[in-house]
Amino acid sequence: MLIDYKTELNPAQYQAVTTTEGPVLVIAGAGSGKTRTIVYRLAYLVEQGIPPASIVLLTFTRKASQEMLARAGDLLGMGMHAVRGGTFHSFAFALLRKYAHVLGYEKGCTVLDRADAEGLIKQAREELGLGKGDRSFPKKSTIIGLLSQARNKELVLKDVLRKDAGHLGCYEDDLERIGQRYEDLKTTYQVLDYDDLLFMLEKLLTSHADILERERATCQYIMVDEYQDTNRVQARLVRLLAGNQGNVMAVGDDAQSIYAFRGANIQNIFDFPQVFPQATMIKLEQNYRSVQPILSLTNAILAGSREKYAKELFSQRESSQLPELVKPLSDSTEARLVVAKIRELEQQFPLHEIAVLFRAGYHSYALEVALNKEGLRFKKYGGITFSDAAHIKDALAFIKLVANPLDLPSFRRAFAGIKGVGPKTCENLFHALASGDQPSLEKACAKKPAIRTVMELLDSLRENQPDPLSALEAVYAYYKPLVERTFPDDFPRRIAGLDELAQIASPYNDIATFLADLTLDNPDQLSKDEAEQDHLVLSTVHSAKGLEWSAVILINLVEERFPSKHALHSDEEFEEERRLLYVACTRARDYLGLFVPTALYNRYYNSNDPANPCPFLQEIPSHLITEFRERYAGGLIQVSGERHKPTRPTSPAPSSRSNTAKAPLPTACQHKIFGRGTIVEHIEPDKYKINFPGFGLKVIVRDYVEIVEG
DNA sequence: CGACGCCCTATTTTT
DNA sequence: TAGGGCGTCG
Repeated sequence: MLIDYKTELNPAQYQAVTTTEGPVLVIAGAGSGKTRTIVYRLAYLVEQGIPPASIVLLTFTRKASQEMLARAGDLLGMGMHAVRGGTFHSFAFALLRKYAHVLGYEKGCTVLDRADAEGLIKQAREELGLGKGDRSFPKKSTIIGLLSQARNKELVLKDVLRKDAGHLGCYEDDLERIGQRYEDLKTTYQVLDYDDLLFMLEKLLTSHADILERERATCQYIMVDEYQDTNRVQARLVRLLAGNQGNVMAVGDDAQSIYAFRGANIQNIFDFPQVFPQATMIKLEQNYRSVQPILSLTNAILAGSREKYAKELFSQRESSQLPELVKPLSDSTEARLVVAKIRELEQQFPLHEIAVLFRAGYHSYALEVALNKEGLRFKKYGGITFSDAAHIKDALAFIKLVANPLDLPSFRRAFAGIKGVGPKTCENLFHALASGDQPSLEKACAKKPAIRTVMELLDSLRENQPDPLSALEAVYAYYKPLVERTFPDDFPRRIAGLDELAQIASPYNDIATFLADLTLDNPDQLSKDEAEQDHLVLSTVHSAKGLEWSAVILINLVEERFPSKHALHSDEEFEEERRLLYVACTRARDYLGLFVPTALYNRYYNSNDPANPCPFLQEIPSHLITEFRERYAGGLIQVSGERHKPTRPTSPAPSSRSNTAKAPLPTACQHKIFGRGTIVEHIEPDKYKINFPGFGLKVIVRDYVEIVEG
């Protein structure tokens, strides 16, 4: 035996690794060595003689599975390429391509990314003549979001609107029709959106018993990471592939479920023991990442939630430094203070070990400006990404047309680069080509000779079926000069981006795989091994999932930003914001800084309006955090923490157990005026200190509130 | 038909 | 702040 599992893993991890037969549910707290467990389990399976080709590893991003496979390969001293790994979506698309002949996609089909799907929504709306001149008609990105949500949650559009977008209720019929048309367009152009991949696979497997049998035989050991963020189809697919007795391990943490907005169903992880009745349940509770003061704080955040699989996270990493709560005067001064804090942290940690996290992409704009002014290098994740950039999409459009000549969205991109050719011309051209209307084609080519050039380029690509790299080179010969013309101010950057794309393409042998990987797993996902480059990381909390840094700063922790204002009206969404904050804070190993601006700048009135601090922070006992406020004269003043109370022990109990899981407080309650709130403290004999979202902390007499049991 | 410019608005998170 | 609606000119 190569690896001494017993000494390298703790007992719970060891059990998870060695329980290979039958269903297993692993509840893995934040930082509890979940990745390590999966890596060792992969190695263990292979050591037991399981052929790698019969193992499936489904993860949230492809990077995650690649890293795990690489690490398992290192342990064993052999490659693990034969293991099927990736996202549900890429796994599904691979199977759909394998059985394309059964599905009637012999001519090829391609996957729509978000922008392409929006294009088809726009087309559907225009064709139906809906919302003309109506400025408050939902925009295409909103529409595609709603339609996708309905499919992912498996609800009818009406219910999605009522729950999440009540103000759009009057457009229900229009949206319904647009959705219908959108489905038709996808069929016509032989394209699939993200949601189709999952549902089509389910349909394929349920309607072809022979295919199901064959695939089950090759999926003998299934591991699913981030199970709390799977949606309903994904759970059904797991069950389908595993069979009732199957060897399936689901790994997840209900406290970290943050994708409900796209259909993730937290119920999946609760139902696992019922769906697989013989399931073994294992909890990983020792945290190896964070120092105890950070963990005490995150435990306090979670104390107010109703976690089903209660965990008691504890750490052996002691520290005398408490997390910091910094209150800048406003969000405009916040950026400056954050920069100063980063300068300070830089003395202690390398720049790439520092991250700034926020709720929404645009929350970092002010900070980005300040960082640029300061000359601090940073990389942002979760905003506009490499593969969203126009020039990258343009270049890929040509390649996509090789895989699927009917892909109209790509067709549009490819031809719209020609000067004087817009949406209408593209449309006509496409229809002329599709219906073999030679005279119209000739006329168009005579008018714009460049049309012929592009058609010939595409034809030669389809004739020769080159590998992705050669195909891109042929495209670049035409497209690069065009980039210089259309982006005069920043074409060198874009050309460099195209070269990077060629780099990505070079290892691939066939176009279909290259395209699938690119649209289903974006290449600029954050990964741990990017640490080499010395830059600060800015990221949305969602994009930071699964990652960790020595120092983490959270900004804009005020109500309506974090939690998002969309989440304030519903209990479920509000609780998801809590988990999101929990995920954010648990990314930190040694330093955690929470920035709460006291006021928000209002451009419209050119004034600063007072803001409510993030309600979850109000619930945190003050001895767990050191608080600073910004002085008018600049700089910070410490207003709480050990300096003022030197007698208080600096870290919670010396015992390694967390000390937050004892009291039944806080509990949710309901107040006639303030609505739903969380009880923070019982003030003897008959009062409660209660935190009401939107109103802040209040002391209320017991008789005036109604206790709501979780 | 397409390019360009002006103005208004509504602003989450992503495979 | 950017995307989209709308008007104007080529």
